[in-house]
Amino acid sequence: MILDAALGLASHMGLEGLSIGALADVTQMSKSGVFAHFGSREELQIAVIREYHARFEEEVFFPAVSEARGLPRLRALFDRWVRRVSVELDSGCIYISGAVEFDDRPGPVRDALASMVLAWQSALERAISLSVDAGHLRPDTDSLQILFELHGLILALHHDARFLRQPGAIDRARRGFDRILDACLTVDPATVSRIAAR
Amino acid sequence: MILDAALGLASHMGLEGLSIGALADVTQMSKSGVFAHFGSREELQIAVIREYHARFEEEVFFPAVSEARGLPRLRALFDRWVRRVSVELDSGCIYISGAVEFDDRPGPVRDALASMVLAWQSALERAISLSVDAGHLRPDTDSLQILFELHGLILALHHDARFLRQPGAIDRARRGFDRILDACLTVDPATVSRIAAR
DNA sequence: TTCAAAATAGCACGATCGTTCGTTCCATTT
DNA sequence: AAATGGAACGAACGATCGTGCTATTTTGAA
Repeated sequence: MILDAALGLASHMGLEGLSIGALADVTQMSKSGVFAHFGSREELQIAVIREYHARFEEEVFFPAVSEARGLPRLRALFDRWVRRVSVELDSGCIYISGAVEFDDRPGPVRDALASMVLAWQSALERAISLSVDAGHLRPDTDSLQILFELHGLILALHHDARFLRQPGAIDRARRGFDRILDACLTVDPATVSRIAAR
Repeated sequence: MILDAALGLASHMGLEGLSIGALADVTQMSKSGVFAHFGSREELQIAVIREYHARFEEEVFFPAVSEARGLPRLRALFDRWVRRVSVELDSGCIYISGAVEFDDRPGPVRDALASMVLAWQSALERAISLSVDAGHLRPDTDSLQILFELHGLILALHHDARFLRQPGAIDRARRGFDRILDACLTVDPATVSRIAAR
């Protein structure tokens, strides 16, 4: 229950804005009662990151890996990623806000955050590579470049939708996804029909 | 001199992390001496944003508008933008960090930040539209979509280079730029030769 | 040289921060 | 019935925060 409230607070104020006093207010507990569960503010922040990671896996990663290998799975991953970032329009993505807050603040919090982000990125990169292996994308596809550009779309979506409050950012992200992958699609008709035949 | 120090501080700790006490330490002044120049912390933050905007214009916008209208100017804008974000590898882009910090914190600071960002985005959109008018890009080019994707490249660059400390992010951003615009280039040979003839 | 204005310093305030300590309460186990 | 353990509490700590006030110093023009 405390972690749930902490996640909500951190989503709005950022990991740095998350204070034990405010958390105590929200949970109707005493500061020391909250504090005892974590031992330090840093540990609280790390616990929040871990909890966010668990939920992110639950909502984005796990449901998508049940899709067929290759483009379907990649599309599902991106689609759920988009939804996660845009559903959080009033709750904020901790991966994104945390990256900005801790980009030149070394320490355990930054390390925890970075390891989670890297895990997610490598999972995505694997999905892209699998799309190449499956013949959906051209063999000379630079999967790390695709990853970089897809990530950019999500960051731009987060920026425009959340900070600038511009409607239509979701569509722009989706269209960006299509444009990026269209350029890498296998043009070999045999391959296309082989995929379609499945 | 105070503003210069404030900019340096805000680049590292963010606009929220910028405190008058720390600013007094850096400038070797008393807290009240610093404080008197701005009247409030909010005004200090806004002054920092304005100063950052002025320098951004000076280093990115003004030099680029002396380039020829169309693709050359657009490329110059993006190139200087990339350099600004990556040169700031140990100083942070206030537009980006501020957007995350104030994305759900209404007030004058957010308004000031948003107006500067919007001004820059519309300047960039104008450069894209001019590339269409000049015949460098296809007439059906969605300039706002291009703007969205270029912005994403910058954000991904900032994330990977600054937070993840990954080398090569600059190249990825540049290659993304080429890929995005290549898809919009006019393929009409007459147009191409007309451009080349200038 | 004088004098008003601006800049800076000193000091104190209420608030909030993370953290520590001792205590109380309650459930579980001995 | 006694002992143990965990959870929460209230109070207090030193520090820092932004922000007022009031001197004092510095500056620039008359």
